[in-house]
Amino acid sequence: MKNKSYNFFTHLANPTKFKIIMALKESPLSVTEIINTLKEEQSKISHNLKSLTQCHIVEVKKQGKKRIYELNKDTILPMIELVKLHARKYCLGKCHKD
Amino acid sequence: MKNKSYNFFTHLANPTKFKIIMALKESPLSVTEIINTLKEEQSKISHNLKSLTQCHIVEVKKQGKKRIYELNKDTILPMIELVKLHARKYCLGKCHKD
DNA sequence: ATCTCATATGAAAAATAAATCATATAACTT
DNA sequence: AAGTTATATGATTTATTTTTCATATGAGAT
Repeated sequence: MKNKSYNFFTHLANPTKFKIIMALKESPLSVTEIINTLKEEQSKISHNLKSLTQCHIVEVKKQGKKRIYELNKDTILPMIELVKLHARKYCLGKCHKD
Repeated sequence: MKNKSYNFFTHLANPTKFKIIMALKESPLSVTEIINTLKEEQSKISHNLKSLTQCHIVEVKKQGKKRIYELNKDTILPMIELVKLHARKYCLGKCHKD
């Protein structure tokens, strides 16, 4: 294997990270807003945001004591659309894991 | 979350499955050929092929006692291209997990 | 029918990833 | 500078995935 492209997918393969991505698809959000939207624990969200940021799936900007997270729509949005297409065409709306 | 799209990505997020996909990118292969190409254990490959098949990332056809696995290029190929693009643009060729 | 080759399967073990909990840091407020 | 809000971090626990190993099945050859 040339590169570790599969690492990239570990983010999208995770329910929590995926939910975060879906939330940020609508608009940029602060950590607190993400927590409230998803009703998940603070440190859980922070940990997940960290790895998403490191892989440039999301980007952060500081705003006072808040941190606003924004989706990298350029590549992530088409990616999500592609799975939807795959699911529609080949999995009749859902794709089973096992 | 409406659908379980993230399940789809679990396949691409796995090094063994990813290697299989990369091998099948070139041409359809029998299980034995995949084993020889990747130098991996038989049952390991079989298990991995099973879930890839169930998610329609690959398709099988029987040929005597062999089973030929083929990549579903329609959706998987563009998917791989998108990660490459992402890596080039945002990760300088590689995308770290942590 | 038996043998061999090709592949699949199930259960247990091993590896990996994710969540949790306690605590730390950073910036603003008073 | 002490308090408070917002977020991050590290270590441990917990959960999930993957591999392994032994065995089963299926198809063609003898």
